[in-house]
Amino acid sequence: MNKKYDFQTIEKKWQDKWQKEEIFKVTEDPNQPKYYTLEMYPYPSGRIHMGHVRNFSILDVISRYKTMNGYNVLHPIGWDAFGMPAENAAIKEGIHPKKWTLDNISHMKSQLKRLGFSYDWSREVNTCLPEYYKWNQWIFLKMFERGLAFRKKSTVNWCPECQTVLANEQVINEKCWRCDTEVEQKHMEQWFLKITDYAEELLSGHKKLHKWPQNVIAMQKNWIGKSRGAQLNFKVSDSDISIETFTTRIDTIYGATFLVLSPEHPLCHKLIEGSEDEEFKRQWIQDNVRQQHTGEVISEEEKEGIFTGKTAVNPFTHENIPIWIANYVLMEYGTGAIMAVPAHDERDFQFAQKYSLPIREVIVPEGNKEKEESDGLFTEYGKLINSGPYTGMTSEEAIPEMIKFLQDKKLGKGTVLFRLRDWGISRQRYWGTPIPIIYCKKCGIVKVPYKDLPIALPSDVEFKGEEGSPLEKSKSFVQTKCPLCHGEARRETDTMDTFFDSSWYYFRYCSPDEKNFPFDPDKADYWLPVDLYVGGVEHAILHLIYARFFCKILRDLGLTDIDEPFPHYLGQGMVTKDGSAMSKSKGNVVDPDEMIGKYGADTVRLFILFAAPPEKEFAWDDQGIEGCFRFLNRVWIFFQENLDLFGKTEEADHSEDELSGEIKDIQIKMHQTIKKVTQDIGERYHLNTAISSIMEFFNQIKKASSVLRSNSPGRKILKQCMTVLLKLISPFAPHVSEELWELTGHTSLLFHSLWPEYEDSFVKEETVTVVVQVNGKLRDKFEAERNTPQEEIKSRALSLDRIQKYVKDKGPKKVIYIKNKLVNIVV
RNA sequence: GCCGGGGUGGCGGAAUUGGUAGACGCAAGGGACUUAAAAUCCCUCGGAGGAUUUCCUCUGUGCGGGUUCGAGUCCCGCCCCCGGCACCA
Repeated sequence: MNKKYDFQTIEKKWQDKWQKEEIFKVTEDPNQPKYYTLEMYPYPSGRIHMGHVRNFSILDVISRYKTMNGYNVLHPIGWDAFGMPAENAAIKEGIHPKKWTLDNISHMKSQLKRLGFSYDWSREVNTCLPEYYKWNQWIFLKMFERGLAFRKKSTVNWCPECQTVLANEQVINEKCWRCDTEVEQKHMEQWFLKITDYAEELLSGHKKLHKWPQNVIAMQKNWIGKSRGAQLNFKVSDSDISIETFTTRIDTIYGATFLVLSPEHPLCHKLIEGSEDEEFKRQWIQDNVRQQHTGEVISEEEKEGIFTGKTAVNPFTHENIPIWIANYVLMEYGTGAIMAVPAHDERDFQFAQKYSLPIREVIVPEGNKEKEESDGLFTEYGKLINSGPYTGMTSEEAIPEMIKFLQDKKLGKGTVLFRLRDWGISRQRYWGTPIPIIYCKKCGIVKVPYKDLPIALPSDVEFKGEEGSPLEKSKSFVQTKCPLCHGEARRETDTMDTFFDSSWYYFRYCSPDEKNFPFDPDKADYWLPVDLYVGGVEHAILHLIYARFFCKILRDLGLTDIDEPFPHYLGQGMVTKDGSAMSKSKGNVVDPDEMIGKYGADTVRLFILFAAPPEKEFAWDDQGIEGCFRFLNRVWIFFQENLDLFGKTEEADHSEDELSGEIKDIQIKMHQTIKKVTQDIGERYHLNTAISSIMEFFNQIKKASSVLRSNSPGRKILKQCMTVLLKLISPFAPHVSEELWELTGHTSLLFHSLWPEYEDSFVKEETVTVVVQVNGKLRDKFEAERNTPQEEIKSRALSLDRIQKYVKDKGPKKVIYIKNKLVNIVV
């Protein structure tokens, strides 16, 4: 009776052994090539979910594969441990956020261990511990010194549910990214990071990221939103005020027939002063300021405005043009004021029609391109007309000329505008890194001295969910002495956005115990950049831009040489079930623990990698996992049935010509499979096809086994195939393969064995199937020896009965031969 | 509206450089073993039609054109789906 596949015992046994022998622990070794695999570290919510399992399984396969290929592989794990849920738990259940977080981590850790991931646990990073967040504070101070962290009063996004400020990036459809509550606008003084200083580099850096998915690059570009254009000033007639505008279409300046200001523009009130209906206008402005903050797009009918009563001078035409205030102009973008060119901008056109403002055409389509017939609106580049000295130029020609004119006359300049805003990091929460700043009545904003770091979170805080920062209520925290004048002073009570923590954690993994710096630059120099970063695309903008930004800052601080932390990022697809993302409310959550209990970690890992390529959505299928379980069972049973082969030694070699067909076939298949799996894992990251080719290989081994067992060379090759099979499966199903490795008489670990190599001479079959087509349609095929001369193949193809049928009357017009593959006969 | 990605059996998905479309797996159907069930093993499996013993023909990768000896793959024009951004001047 064969031994049953007892995955429970097997998996426990190997996990214990791996842990005891610390086989995943790595140290810097300049003589060995390094490989750094990184997963987006999880938030300790309490339990891991299938998304984690997928993310971590992908990288575990790559890590194990790279190790077997001789790389020194850094595969760390840690915890994104600060954040709202811990604080909510504290408010609701009275558990301290720290306890809640640490308990969750310890549970999740045990779950990860059950999955057999090859983590170097000695490098575990936990952002909610002072040993970590001390360095957040350190980095913050360095940024403060360089003017990269600064205070600014501004209108901020406020989530009434979370009782905190949100970054622009954390507002999705005017709602809080976490709790979906409608976001409000508040005027507050906040800490910002000057990410806009790096806008240009964040954009140009994309050129180095050719191994990133295109959609992520596109999203980031979109988010950074660079526009090239011109800034020009319009002098208000009979006054010394001038209005600054931004345009990307300076070539349309001769068609600028009015100016429009945003209702929030600071000059609005000055411009309407003393005009007719001033009180009405004032009210209108106020109403529309409010309306703009609802964030809704204003439709054509809703486009509204008022005439200020003032005019300004178009610097090119010297005409006086009216100045309007309208609700379709945003204060947040550009200068909050625009030159309106109704003939060549859809919104200006709509507005001009509504208020009967002049529309002057200054651009016509170039060449024979027809103008859009609809309504006389043409928004593309073309040829200039009615444009004084510029008439006749193309838009492309006119733009630089006009900018030159502006600069010469000091009326404006060529400029670049970004959509990207500075990153507001202040959060009125407890469970985050305290911002290391002290406010002194005498000295103003003072940084905490480095020697006083970390500024630790106080423990005497009650969690009631009231408005305001919880830290404000901790006297022991707030009250302090000014480091400069030693007078009474007050600490900053806001904490940092947790995205601060996650912007550099991958540096900390390189030297998690470093005491003098955020990380040891030499160790970081060895490990970084990250060779493969895997995580959900939902972080395409937030985390991945912030992390790139931080890397550049750390570089400018002299701590690293690299410009880009993640040259290769793979955005892993969502895990869904029954057509939607797993969620408690949908009731379609599959619990990893339950699956591990039922099928074992090896099966779970194999399945989650098998049914779809990593970047695509993965639809969980309860029956699909059965298929993978059956496969591992078949492998297990097959090894049990053939273990006898590994006990005895086979007699001396037999000569090549004794190899029977099956032996030759299986040998070819073996080399082909090694090649395919190697490429799929190492080059294409298509783990699903790697698994299917392993399955194919095994199916063929199984089919041929009884024949192979009947003779000595057959037994030899069968043994070899089984050994190779174990190595190929091992990154996916490490426990069962390690067990079978031991059962087949190996004393060292499979994990430490070398990845199998293939020989090209064996990858190619000696006989090939030549496909015969007539007019491109498959009609017949035949076997031929590889590299048979072209003429012979062609005549064989033509002589086939089935081909004759098509060729006979007409005779072939042309015969095309693709070597070792195909003959196409054209009749 | 703009940007990016995609559309292949009942399902998840293969097809890597333009060269046998549907690998691998799931589901389904049939059979073997069994008192029975489970498990396991074998066979069939895009559609239509015809021979029916192994077979033959047509058709088929969102739609319509094109390039080519040959197109899921390349080009042009559409349709639809997903994701992102959106009064961005």
